[in-house]
Amino acid sequence: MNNISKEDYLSAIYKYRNKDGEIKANLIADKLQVSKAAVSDMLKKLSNDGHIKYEPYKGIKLTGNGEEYAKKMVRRHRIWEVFLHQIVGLKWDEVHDEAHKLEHSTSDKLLNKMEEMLDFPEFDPHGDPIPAKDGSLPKQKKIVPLTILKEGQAGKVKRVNDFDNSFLQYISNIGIKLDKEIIIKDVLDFDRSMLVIVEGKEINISSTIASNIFVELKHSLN
Amino acid sequence: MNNISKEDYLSAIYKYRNKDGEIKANLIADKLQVSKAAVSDMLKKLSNDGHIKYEPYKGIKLTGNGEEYAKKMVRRHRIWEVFLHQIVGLKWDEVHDEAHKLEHSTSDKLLNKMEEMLDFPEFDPHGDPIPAKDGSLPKQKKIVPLTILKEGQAGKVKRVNDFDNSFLQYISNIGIKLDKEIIIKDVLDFDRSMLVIVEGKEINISSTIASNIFVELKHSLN
DNA sequence: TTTAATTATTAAGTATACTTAACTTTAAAG
DNA sequence: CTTTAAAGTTAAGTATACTTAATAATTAAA
Repeated sequence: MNNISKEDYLSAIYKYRNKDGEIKANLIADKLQVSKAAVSDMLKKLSNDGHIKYEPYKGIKLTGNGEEYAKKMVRRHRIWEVFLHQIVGLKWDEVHDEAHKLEHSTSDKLLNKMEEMLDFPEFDPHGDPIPAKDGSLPKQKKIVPLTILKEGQAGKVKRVNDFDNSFLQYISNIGIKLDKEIIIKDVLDFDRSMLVIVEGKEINISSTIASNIFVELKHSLN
Repeated sequence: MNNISKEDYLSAIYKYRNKDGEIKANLIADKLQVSKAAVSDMLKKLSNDGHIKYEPYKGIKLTGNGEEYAKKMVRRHRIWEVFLHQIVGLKWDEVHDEAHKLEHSTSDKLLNKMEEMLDFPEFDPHGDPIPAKDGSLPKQKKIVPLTILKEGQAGKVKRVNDFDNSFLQYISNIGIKLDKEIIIKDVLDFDRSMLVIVEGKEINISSTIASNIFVELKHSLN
């Protein structure tokens, strides 16, 4: 039996649900690029399978079972990303799409072997946490979007959003990668764009760019 | 669009057709473990797509186009096998099933990167030739099934059939692997089983086992 | 609080890839 | 050369996962 679609829906719910663990059907349709009707259909099936708690027109939430399954898929995805980045040498803007295709066709045995090879990585190449075999997540320091920072503050890049490859390409071109330090030199009033220092170079980044970069805050420099 | 089934049919036709390039529908059904009706259905589709030349009740042959497509799939499969064997460290009886799942979800970019990493391998872990990017096949010395050999003759293992994992496990347990020398000490008349020497040890192998091992013939020892 | 906009569901239909059962064609055996 | 077995096809039906169009429920705005 082919579970690709179900797995994609569960992953999307896990990834895009809000802090209360809920998600709107609309958002799923948008993220998976399918019609709302398709989402409605699938939600019924996932509900019958016991993967989600769902009543028409009401909220959508993962059950314990669904949470477990979704985490397993996220784990597959992110271990593949690390593998493709570190072992095969793909760039961080290339790994998401490849991993997405491979994750549905990976046995537990192969996955565990890859994980061992990589020495049990805790984060993927974009800084997203990798659930362990037992479902546990690594401890993570508090991170904030770069937009929060004020003039004079500095942060260390700990995570970047991975849904747009051109964004990833762009920021790596200007020298931003995980664990790089970013110093805020100025925040322009009129469009909230930021003048930042990365690797000693001054660069202006839009607030949209900044909002997709997450840093661990350092103590203020002034 | 999902081409997994079509790709499997084309690979099977490529792999199991006879020397004239023809194959029976029955054999496809058997190898893919589907009904003959399913095969009939699919043959019509593959014919419409221009991948095979096919008239009901007549022979089945790949077209130039189908040959190219099938070779591409075989290439994917075998490069994955080498990768899983050499890089990930899976045993030769484990790689076929994993590769089969992954081959449908592999971009050209990823495949070429893996191939480069492996330094353009010419044969998979079972000794099957890997089509190059341009479709060309490596030069191969003449190989014969072990059953052909007579008492006193010796051969170097160059290929083994990969359709049964327990067979692969068995022969590697008794020390047979690619490039190993096998010396025929005796062929028993009553069941055609063979007494052979591998790594200095004497072992009796059935003629069925022997028929799935292919060797490059060495000059007779007597 | 009624209306309008948003969000979600149902209904009807499509495509793919299977199944079993019945039937047809071809090849092989007497 | 006819009968029978093997091989292949057709027909009818199933499951999955989509689509568009119409409809219903919910939420937000006037």
